[in-house]
Amino acid sequence: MAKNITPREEDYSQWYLDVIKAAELADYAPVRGCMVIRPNGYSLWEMIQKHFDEAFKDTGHVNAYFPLLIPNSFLEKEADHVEGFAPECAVVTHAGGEELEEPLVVRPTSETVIGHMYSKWVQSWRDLPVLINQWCNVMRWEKRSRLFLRTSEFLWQEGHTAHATKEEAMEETLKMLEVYRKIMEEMLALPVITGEKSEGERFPGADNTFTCEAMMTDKKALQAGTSHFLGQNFAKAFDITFQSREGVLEYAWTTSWGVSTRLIGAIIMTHSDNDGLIIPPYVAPVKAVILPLGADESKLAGLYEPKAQELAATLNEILGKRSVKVDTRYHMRPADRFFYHLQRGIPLRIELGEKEYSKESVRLVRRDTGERFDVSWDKAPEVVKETLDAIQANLYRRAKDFREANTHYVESFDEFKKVLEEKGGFIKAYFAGGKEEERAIKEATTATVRCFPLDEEHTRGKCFYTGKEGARLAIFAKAY
RNA sequence: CGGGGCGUAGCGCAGUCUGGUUAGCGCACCUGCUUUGGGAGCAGGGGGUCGAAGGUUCGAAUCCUUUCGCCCCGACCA
Repeated sequence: MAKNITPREEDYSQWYLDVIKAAELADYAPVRGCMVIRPNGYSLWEMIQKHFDEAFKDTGHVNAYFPLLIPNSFLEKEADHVEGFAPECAVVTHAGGEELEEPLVVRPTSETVIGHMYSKWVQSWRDLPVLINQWCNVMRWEKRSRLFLRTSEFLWQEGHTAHATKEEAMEETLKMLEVYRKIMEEMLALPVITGEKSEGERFPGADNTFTCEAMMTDKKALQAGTSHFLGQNFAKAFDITFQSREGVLEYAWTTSWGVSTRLIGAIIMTHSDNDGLIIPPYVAPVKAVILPLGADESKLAGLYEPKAQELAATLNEILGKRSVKVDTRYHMRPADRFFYHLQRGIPLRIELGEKEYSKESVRLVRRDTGERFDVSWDKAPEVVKETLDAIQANLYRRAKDFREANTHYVESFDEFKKVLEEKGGFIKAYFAGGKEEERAIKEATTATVRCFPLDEEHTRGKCFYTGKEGARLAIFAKAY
């Protein structure tokens, strides 16, 4: 048992922080609410980025970069947007030793600057669609921060697209939601429920927001990514107009969608255990580490290590450059080296000592299950790959089973409160309420509507709260 | 912004109430020896002026005033 990690059952949020610390993912910065993403955390982010970036490009998007600073007046052009974001904006009032004529806002999101630029770039229906993404940092001065889940500054990706028709924009919104789902599930091993946000949970300025909701191992919900259908709100605010085929001047239809470093928090709270971090193999910067073991230095240097290097080279060809490392820190005792990699979440440990060498084998130890078994040198590359696939599949399956075991259906508010208190987790219920009812439920229970799942889009029933017929199926939960 | 906790060595803390020798302890770190397949043992060693400013006093980590910051819990949010 790890001696530097608070057990999850004892104090979940302390456990979370301990895991981050032990794995050296991040550290507190000198500025309140800000974090330093350390190499272990950043390389994980790079892996996540890589998968999403590929998918964005595969769906026809291109990357660009817009500035960090936004004129204050831009924020004010869209009423809901300013209302939603103004309270959490950091504002630059001085520069170059002088007070600025107009304060500059550090972007909390870039719809406004991008809208401004799109209005210059879009003239004709031939200029559409515009499909741009940017990887950047944003700043939201939240009252309360939590490493990776909510920091004043965070890294993310924001896609911003403009289209000629409403249908096409809606199609884009849902397409990107699906891209998110696919990568979260297949690469990050995060089972998510995709759905539509309720009125009260929408992005400020959007007509409609769609989300990927995941369940953490404390049974709370985490919004892992969102895709917004912005209608013509920003097009009207920023005058993004184009002349149609028919020669009529029309407003464009826009979308925006984002995932952030919060996904690292999701990975931690979905897969890790009391020994520390567990990284799904497909996003693990280091997928396996080979440890030459033994007290005999001449054998280490002369036999085990060369064999380990040779195996690493073969594996790197199959799994991708730098995905397998050889740990040659012989000044550390084996147990210390085991724990080192255990806490950093390396999916697979490969041991090569005297016992293995004499049998021309290596020992594999899975991070997810602790299971260990030997495999011969000639079979090792194949088996390592298979095992990594198996770990990936197991992490996903485990998380999904957990979510399903902790999802309950209710038909009345009394039942809702009872289930929430006694069991927690996700609650499925037909719901026909609006903003007012959402708020009342939240005040009474702290649970919120996470989404109306898309795969239940056509089911209808009697609202558990208002009793109205024809209500949509919703998922409620306490959320991060 | 409300509630709670806390700033003393890299980290975690004791010492503060009841001012008084060179400010301690554990982990980490450095050196050596012995160990080495799930967090080693012994020996030696380096490192802090006690968040900051002001005050009281012969004397302040300790008392007083002011101030800055951080963490946790809540309301707000990716």
